[in-house]
Amino acid sequence: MAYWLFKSEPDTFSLDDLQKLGHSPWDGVRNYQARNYLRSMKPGDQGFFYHSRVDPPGIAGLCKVISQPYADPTALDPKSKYFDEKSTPDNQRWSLVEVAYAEHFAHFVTLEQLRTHPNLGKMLVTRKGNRLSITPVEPDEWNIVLQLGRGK
DNA sequence: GCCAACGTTGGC
DNA sequence: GCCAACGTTGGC
Repeated sequence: MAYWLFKSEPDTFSLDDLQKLGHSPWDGVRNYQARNYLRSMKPGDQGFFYHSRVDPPGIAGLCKVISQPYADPTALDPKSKYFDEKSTPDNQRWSLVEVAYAEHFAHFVTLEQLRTHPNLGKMLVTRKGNRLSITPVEPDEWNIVLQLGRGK
């Protein structure tokens, strides 16, 4: 089982939104590196739900992968904002997984906290200029952030 | 809203 | 295959 960080702008799709829906396809990823991470996911993998472009940015809670990766149908839908004219039924460039709500952290873990924590400096999301919407998380990083988020 | 950082595109 | 131009992301 692997750990991931899923980034989303809460104005578009927040952890609250995922909670209301229960689960949702994580569609619209249009970056090859992020797509490759999606394609390596397995049901049961766990994820941080990160809120970007808000003040402060940070991790709001947890979600869980509940499907195998499959082709992102929005790439073939001309009406979707994620439509990709270079995708065809025979050549599906983009993938997604279904993600389920897991929990809200008692304490929102800010990007600042991640950056200043002595053992989290290597987290990819803290790197300057990082624009990947999905990044892998190391098990020790996962455990530290979990403690910060759940508080004690 | 600004703009640095980064990924993609396309002419050559 | 290079790289300038362009579009997007996301912290601030």
